Amino acid sequence: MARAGLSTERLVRAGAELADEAGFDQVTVSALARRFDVKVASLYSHVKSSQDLRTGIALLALEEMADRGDAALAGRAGKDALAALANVYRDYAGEHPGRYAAARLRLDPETAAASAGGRHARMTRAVLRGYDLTEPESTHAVRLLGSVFHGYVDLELAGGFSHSEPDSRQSWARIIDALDALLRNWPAA
Amino acid sequence: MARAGLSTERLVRAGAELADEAGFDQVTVSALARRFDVKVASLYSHVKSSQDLRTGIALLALEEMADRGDAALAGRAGKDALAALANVYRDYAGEHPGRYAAARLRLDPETAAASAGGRHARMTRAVLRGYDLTEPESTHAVRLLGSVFHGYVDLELAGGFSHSEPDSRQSWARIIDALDALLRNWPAA
DNA sequence: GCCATTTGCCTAAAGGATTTAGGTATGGTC
DNA sequence: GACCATACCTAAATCCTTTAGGCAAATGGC
Repeated sequence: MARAGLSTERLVRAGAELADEAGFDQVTVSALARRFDVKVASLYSHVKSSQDLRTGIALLALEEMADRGDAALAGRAGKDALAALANVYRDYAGEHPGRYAAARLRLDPETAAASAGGRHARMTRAVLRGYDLTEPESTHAVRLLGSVFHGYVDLELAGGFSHSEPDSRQSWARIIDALDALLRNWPAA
Repeated sequence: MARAGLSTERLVRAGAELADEAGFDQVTVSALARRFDVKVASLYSHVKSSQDLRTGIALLALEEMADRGDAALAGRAGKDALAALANVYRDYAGEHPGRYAAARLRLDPETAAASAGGRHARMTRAVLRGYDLTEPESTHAVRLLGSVFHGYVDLELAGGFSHSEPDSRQSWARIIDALDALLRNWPAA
């Protein structure tokens, strides 16, 4: 019988595709086995557990978003950089909703430390370099930006802004305007 | 044999407690049956499905948060109201992490329409009455506030801000300051 | 208080997911 | 061509979901 050529890498990648197509909660070892036309137990040589598979997808998504972020920030500064980074998250979530949902998975501390999470924090800090903030206000601003990006994308993905005026794209643009204005006029502590 | 006195109401409530104690993804019809010391199938007279149970918990959480929001906003305006509403969400999530996670569940459109979701939008609009915004900017601001509240609480719950300086409470306070400043100086379109 | 009806909880059973243990066959290497 | 590692298999235990059908307890009319 011919072999399917499985590997952790391929399983995680296929899991990510499945997540985007059917939703992250449909990502299951069984479904993946069906997709490869292979018996379920066979996957357990490549993946420790169902949770391990999902974690792999989360790490992949974080990695991919960080790559996009680096590319988007190259050569940009100020509001231009802010908008570019913001759009990385929104676009990625739009194109890969399952992966994006995976990235929101709660990782245990050591996995999180080994993830691309740090790159994301660094990217946001890079954006803030175009504004005039000093510690600890800069960290507060990092957290604000992270909250807005994540919160907006999440609400939009959940359908919160659909089918109601004004268009979500307009709100997004105006929110970026607003954040830019806020960062340029950050209130005194 | 004595009856356990189950009802949809009690099941949802117990499910909410279970969610807070063990995590929303641990909320299962089986676990709930164990908690009531009753056979699993018995619950299906009160609850249509596992998903139905989870939806019930989500609706309960939305309801409870809206109640707290109404109470918090009574007699407040401006930044005072802004901070009060913001804290409703953060405090609720801190006290009831499982319920809060449930509230993030994606509801189908008609369930969402019948939920307390509308009350939440109205509360945020009420806060904005203390600032000088007109449509469509007001809607953009509603979406911004929703994003920040949800995004921050979610990241904090996921452990994003723990064990790192400055304290999350300080960031939260400064973010509210910043939002207040932003709403008072909303950039021109 | 008695009977009928409703309803609450039961047993039984089927289906699907997870996970482990141990077996067979395949592909590369000497 | 034999050997070895390993890719994939069968088998089996455990758990969760869900439906079907049954018995017993509560409820209400008389």
